[in-house]
Amino acid sequence: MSIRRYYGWVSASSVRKTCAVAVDIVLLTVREGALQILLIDRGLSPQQGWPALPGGFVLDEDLPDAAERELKEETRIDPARLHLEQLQTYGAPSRDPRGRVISVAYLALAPGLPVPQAGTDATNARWEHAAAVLDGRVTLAFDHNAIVENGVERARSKLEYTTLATAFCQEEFTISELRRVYEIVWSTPVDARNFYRKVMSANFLVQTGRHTTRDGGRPAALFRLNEERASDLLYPAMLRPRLMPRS
Amino acid sequence: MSIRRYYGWVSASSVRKTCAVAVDIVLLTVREGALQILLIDRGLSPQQGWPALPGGFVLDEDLPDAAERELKEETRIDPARLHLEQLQTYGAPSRDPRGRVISVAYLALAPGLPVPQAGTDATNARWEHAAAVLDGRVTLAFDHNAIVENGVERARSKLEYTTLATAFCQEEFTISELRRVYEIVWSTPVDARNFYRKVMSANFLVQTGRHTTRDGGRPAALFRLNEERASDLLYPAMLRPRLMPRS
DNA sequence: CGAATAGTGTCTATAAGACATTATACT
DNA sequence: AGTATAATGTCTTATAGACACTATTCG
Repeated sequence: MSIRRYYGWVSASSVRKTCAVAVDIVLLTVREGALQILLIDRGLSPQQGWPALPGGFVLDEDLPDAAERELKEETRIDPARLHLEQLQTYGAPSRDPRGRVISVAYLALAPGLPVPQAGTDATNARWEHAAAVLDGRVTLAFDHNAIVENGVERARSKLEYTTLATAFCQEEFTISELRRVYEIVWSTPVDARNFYRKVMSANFLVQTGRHTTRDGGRPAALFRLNEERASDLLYPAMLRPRLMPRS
Repeated sequence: MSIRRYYGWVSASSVRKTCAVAVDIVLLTVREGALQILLIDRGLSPQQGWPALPGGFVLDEDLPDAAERELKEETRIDPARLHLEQLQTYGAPSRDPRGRVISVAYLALAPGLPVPQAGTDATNARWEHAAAVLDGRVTLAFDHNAIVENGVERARSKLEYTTLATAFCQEEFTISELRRVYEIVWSTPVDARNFYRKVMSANFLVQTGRHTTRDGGRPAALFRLNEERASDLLYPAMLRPRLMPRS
């Protein structure tokens, strides 16, 4: 019990604790009208055969680089149009049966993606409905269910006050498509007319001039994210409907 | 380059990377009418003599426990009335000159505290104005300036939509004292009368029945946090004044 | 034409923000 | 009385939310 001085391990390396450090990625996308999450099936013990989050150990690289590398290795997903942000770090001593593993969780958002190809390591990657993980119909390895809960809640709340919903859309999108992202991620209906007015007044989209009829009906104007405002907070925020505003 | 399978290191431990894992704590308090942060002076190389965040290496314990233990060891601060939440994890390979150190940063908030006693390791701990760290008048060791920036911004934004401001107050406090917390943390004036109305309608305080005249003038009612709502989101939120609402 | 979706307008309730006024202590 | 702070009230403007209506395509 002599590890007193901060960073004092040059002369006290006997008590310095060392851990394996991993990244785990909650990759969310909106596909087939639902919020879906990328899962892999664990090929090795422990928890062999269980579904889990993609991820792996950190090499001699920065943490976000490790997350991108693992995604690419396991699913061949192109990290170019990928929003990536750090979620939380999980380090309970008992979270991995083999010993101390610190896991830095990342949240990744992507526009609708196809079924992932097997990665270079032939891991079986697939899309699963996020709802199935959240309500326990699908049980993941380790503490990954809790990580998913955290990630989905982060995505839900960031739709309120950032431009993050556009990360689920293609480069160009209609207001309706953006609204459907909100509805699907929040799993609550959103009034199309009020949404239109609010998203316009929040002023973070720019019109491309093009139109599309891919959703049927009257041609819809196509928009893209105003990159200059991409990191701004939305004002006013797009608050999700709150049940029982005040008790 | 054969670390392919996730958690596959039982049979491939030769490529498994291991890191030192530390916690660093951004402990904020409101003292003497200012937002202040707890700093220590590094006693050992590297960066000997530089101010830094309190913290240290993680032992065989969970991460929040490590943060509490380090705070207690270095400053004898009682973690009882302490809000502690995880901030972010910093893991750039070059952030520590001696090698790979992953640091899990924590944000701690406490009501006004006295000058810290030297801890068991005789580290010189002291309060510094957070503003001096933010604007670069005080340069910290490693990447600690960036961590402080992150921590202060987290505190500022959480005052908006959570009950966190009460973590800076004593058990019982007046509306004016709570308002002064908002003003100091946001460093912006807040209209006393509108604040009063909003905090009442947000409905997260309970009146204790007692009154105080410690601030002079008419006796003020004392309140405490309604514990049942402590983890709720504030509705409506206490938004800080935004300059230039919309460009 | 009807069906479908895009986009605009209108009304009401609530909340934000500016600011006046009254209340109750202390010296 | 005078001063200081607490607490309440009033008015204006902005935003949220409900919902009617018009516009433009397709088949």
